[in-house]
Amino acid sequence: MTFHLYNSATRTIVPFEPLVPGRVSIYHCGLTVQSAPHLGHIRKEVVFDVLRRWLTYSGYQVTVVANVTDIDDKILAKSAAAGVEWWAHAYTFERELHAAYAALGCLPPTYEPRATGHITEMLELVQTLIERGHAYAAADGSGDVYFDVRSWPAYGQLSGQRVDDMEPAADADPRGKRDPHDFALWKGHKPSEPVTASWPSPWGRGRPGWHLECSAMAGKYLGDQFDIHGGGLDLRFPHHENELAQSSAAGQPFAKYWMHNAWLTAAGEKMSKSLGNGALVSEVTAQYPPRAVRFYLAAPHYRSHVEYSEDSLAEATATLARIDSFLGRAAELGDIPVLPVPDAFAAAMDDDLGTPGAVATLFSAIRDGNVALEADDRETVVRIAGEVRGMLGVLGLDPADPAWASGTSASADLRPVVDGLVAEVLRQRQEARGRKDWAAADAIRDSLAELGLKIEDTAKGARWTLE
RNA sequence: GGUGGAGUGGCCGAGAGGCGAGGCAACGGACUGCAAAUCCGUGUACACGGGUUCAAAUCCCGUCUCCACCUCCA
Repeated sequence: MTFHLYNSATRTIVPFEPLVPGRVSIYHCGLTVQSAPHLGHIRKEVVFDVLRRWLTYSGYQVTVVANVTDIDDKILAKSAAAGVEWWAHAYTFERELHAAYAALGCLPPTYEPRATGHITEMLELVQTLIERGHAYAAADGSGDVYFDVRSWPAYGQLSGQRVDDMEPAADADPRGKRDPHDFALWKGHKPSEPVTASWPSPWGRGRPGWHLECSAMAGKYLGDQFDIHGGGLDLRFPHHENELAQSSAAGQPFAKYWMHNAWLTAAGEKMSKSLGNGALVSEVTAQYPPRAVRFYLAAPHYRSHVEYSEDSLAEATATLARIDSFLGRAAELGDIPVLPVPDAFAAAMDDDLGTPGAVATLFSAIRDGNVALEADDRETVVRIAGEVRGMLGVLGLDPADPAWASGTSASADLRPVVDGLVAEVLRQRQEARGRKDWAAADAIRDSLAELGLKIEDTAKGARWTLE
């Protein structure tokens, strides 16, 4: 079976056929670095990270482009309010975004272009659209340039809407637009905004509109046509619709497939910056193991809305412990290789990134592995553990991945010391048990538990793990 | 007004006409000095009302509730 995906442009699941055999090009809209990323933002990163890992595992050479929007209305407003330069504000939150990627084990994009670094490409695109009769400079002398939606009959194709059915006068202030639904390609510089936030253009100084950025950068790094364009469902309209209109009106076929992830909800409502109900990635990962957070985000289907709650994260933490407990015990039997994933796992992933089914396969493997562990069937344990590592790797959850390396080299140096100390204490406990002094044995176990060491008695003696 | 999505057992979360995905929690059992971990077992779930069918959570009709997009939003 080959990879199938839900193309949200046609609302059907279709076989994936890359433009160039063996290669996949993906563009997904990065963030506007106006504030710290919350869990909803990072869900998209996790979704597309899993997609990328699966396609890579499937043998494709994958190129991922995710932009950074480092200039926009909110960045200007917030930086002005904070009394810092707009670019200082943008860089601050770009770093936070990168920290969030890293915290959740998301591979960095192949290319991560900043909008402000591609003004030239954007101006060229605007020029092309004007020449083709799909864009015009505003008549009010504002220096704005708008896309003429009435000149492009296909406008609305991506989101299944007709311009005539859209809410009229959504934009109360027409500002020199021919139609209220026309959107800004280029925004003329306003005296209230810093001059540094504007660039020269044939229409006067100004800055790019949000939609234009993605079209220009996708074209530059992936060409006139590429395989998959992704992003959050809320970007489908207007952002992606506008991108599609711009690029196709400029003569570029643009994305072959569109993939949109659903959002994270909190108390039933979409987590968003404007509602202020977003749980920041930095806060959540301080409270729960980052791998558990990633598991929580990666396990549900990407097109399902996922309800956020602290209970869910606690549950994911417990679930992950079950996985790690198996791998930990298996590792005591020898080195665990990374093996190919079971067929059922591959089939689930090939079916529109069916992570729920894939995770179910993972757990049935773990059950089988635990049975083999009880039976002392070393060969089977190592094989299954290897498959489990393979599956976890695709999901970006392999505990051996350096992304999850915790602690410093200093604590790594301390590991043998701790091992030795705990072994000594456990020896004393074993002596107590030998003379059936259960009170003393339990007291030792309790005091170790207080230090965060979990003791389990097995047929081969006590083993310990860090809580 | 237009466009779309959702309502599943204590909870999370799959599935989309026919043997109850999976996880968390709970309960019973095995193992254990006791635990822990693990395994085995235990649930008469599909918003509501009709209908189609041998068979409906799944299809059809109607109703209710919730969410989202059409303005910046992953």
